[in-house]
Amino acid sequence: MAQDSVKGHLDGLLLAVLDGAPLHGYGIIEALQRRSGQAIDLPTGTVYPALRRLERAGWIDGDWSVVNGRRRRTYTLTRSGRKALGEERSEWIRFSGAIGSVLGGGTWQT
Amino acid sequence: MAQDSVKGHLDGLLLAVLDGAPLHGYGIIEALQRRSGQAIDLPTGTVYPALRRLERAGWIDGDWSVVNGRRRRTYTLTRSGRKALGEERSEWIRFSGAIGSVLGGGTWQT
DNA sequence: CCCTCATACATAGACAGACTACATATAGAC
DNA sequence: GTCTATATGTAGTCTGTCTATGTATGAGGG
Repeated sequence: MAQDSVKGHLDGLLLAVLDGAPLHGYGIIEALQRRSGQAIDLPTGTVYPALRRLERAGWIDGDWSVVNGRRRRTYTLTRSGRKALGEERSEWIRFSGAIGSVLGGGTWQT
Repeated sequence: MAQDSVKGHLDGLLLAVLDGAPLHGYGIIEALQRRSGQAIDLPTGTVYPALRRLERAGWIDGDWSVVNGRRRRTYTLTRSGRKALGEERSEWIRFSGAIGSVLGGGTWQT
């Protein structure tokens, strides 16, 4: 999946993987693959700009470090980021409930 | 909701409401409101072009009629439309499962 | 009779989101 | 010395949905 796919829920996904443990961009991509059972595989061109956007929004904090000679930018969820994550979660409940009620429910006739 | 919202699942929604009973555009909008408990309220500028697209794709058939002096275009799901609906449904299962597993699951800490 | 609201369809243009393709750089394995 | 994995990033494009607008009829109120 995730060719053309996260469709409006990218921010929530990124905030969710940062909830609990800080991570750097590359690690976030791997964490998303793991957590979704390989279903979600985001390209770097999607993730890195999104992280900068979230940082500008004040939802995550980024800090440079060097590990094994490679520079990393490790992101941590801020307080307002945690709040935003809560909103993303309830937004997802509402959204998936609505779509599900139409796609799954209704005049169901196998 | 559905200000900026159906995000890639519009086709599935339209096919789903046409599954079982043929409907015209205006009726589809109302059916979506009903089925979703008012959560989904699509503007006509979103629905009508989408219906034409689905028709071009061969997923629905449109027929003009006149009811109470007003012309209507009533759409019916075709066989290949029913197949497409099936794919949209399983695509939704996979998609919502993946997003849900990341957003909801994982390191959950209230 | 006129105005407004509900019904009904439709197009043009704007906008946002995520993608593809590309660019850069180090470390370790072969 | 070349390839793969790690790691970050930008530019430009593309698609999909929205906003704004336009047309037209019927019913009901004033």
